[in-house]
Amino acid sequence: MINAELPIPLHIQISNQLEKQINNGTYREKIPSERELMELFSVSRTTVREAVSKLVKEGVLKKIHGKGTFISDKPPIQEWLSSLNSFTETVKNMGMTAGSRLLYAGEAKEAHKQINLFGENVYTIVRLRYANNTPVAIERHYYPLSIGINLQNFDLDKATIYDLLEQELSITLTEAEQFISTERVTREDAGILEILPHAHVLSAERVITDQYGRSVEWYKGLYRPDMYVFRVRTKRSLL
Amino acid sequence: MINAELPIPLHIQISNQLEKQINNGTYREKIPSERELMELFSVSRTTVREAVSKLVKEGVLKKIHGKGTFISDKPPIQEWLSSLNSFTETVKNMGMTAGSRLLYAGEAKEAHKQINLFGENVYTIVRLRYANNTPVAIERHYYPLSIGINLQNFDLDKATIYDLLEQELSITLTEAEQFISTERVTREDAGILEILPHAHVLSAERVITDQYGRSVEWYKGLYRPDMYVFRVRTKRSLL
DNA sequence: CAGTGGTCTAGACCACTGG
DNA sequence: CAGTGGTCTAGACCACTGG
Repeated sequence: MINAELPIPLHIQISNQLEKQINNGTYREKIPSERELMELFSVSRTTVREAVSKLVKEGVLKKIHGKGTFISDKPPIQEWLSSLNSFTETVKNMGMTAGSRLLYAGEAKEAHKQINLFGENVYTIVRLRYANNTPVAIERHYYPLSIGINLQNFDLDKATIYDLLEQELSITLTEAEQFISTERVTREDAGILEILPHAHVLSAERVITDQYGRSVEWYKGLYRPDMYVFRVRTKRSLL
Repeated sequence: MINAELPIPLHIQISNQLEKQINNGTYREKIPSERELMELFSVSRTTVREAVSKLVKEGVLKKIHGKGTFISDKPPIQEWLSSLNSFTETVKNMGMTAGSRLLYAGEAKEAHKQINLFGENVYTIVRLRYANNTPVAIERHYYPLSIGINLQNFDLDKATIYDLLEQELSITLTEAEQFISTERVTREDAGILEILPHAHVLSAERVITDQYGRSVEWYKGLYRPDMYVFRVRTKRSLL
């Protein structure tokens, strides 16, 4: 329950608790009203509203004036396309636990497209990504062999590769061009993602360049559409 | 200045005013503290904080505990609805001819989700979009009836609706939030798009709001993945 | 009409930053 | 230390939804 003695703010404790209750089915379509939550947690309405708006911001809940606060049926993980976020960051931002399983790491002999792009041999890393122990995405990263060799020394099962590139290898990632589409998965990938054979997934393909305009990474991710959507916010400046 | 008599909430008025002052250089690196803003606008701290957090959420401002609230270095410059919105422009940029066929325009009786969002009856426009005479997308626009009635007078078969809204109806579109995913089409939509029944398409769903935070449009587009992909260019801000 | 979220006030104490 | 944002209380009135 909620504990005012803990150093964790009440509204964070409440929003975590609500999220758990939504995930385990305590609340289905709708959560209790703000006044009811005040009673339940013995806090003020401000605190309740702060907890709820965190979940609204994350896309978990949706308020309707005069009716109540409802659980949204959107896929639980939403990636913001306005910034270069890693899978790990994205999943953590949604309040879930990010996991990873290394499927392959080594030279990629048949990656002609990537060999062409980099102008040298290619090192590839393939990982299955989890959110709260559910498989969500297969990510295939391709690097020039000269970079890939240096990545080998790290624990690729857990690492955030972009952190390794930037902090350990001193490569500054500056730009990415990304293409988003949908495709049918191979039978093999379907098995790994625990979805039906020939199901469709969201795909994101991108090339990342460093500050000198050199191609550093070629990436392709396949995402389960029931678990992951891309989210873009555009804004026109006033004036 | 701020006017409590207006039907626009104070925190919205304040956040608009702050944004203008940031854009015209009244504030450079830093905005006044929350206590100072209380004085300036004669409102409570809650109201100030609500106004400020809207701008933080949008990436305009950044708070640092114990130091103050700072203007973000590079306001994310995002091309307004360029690749996202104007289908016509996107297709023309690819060197193809954009076309359009009006499938339906009129009141939408069953659009419960949209009626809920707008709080009034709903007008809908459905168009099939072509590139070089190949059907590429079905776009469904939903508007509050009060706006939709005014759209009726124009040639919806050809018009760029966003131009009509802004130039003819004087509505200022300021924000859009878009979700990109994939789904299976209905048999009917498959026929219209000239693809196999139950094929998968790319989908984009968005809500556009005006300067007062009112929802102006609810949109859903279904795109043939063999003809259309989403392309996003991201730059990492160099902290 | 009772119930909902939306807005707002006027306080209070805490945790953090810098001189 | 004075000043900052972070958290929280206990109220109030409004606007909207549905029966």
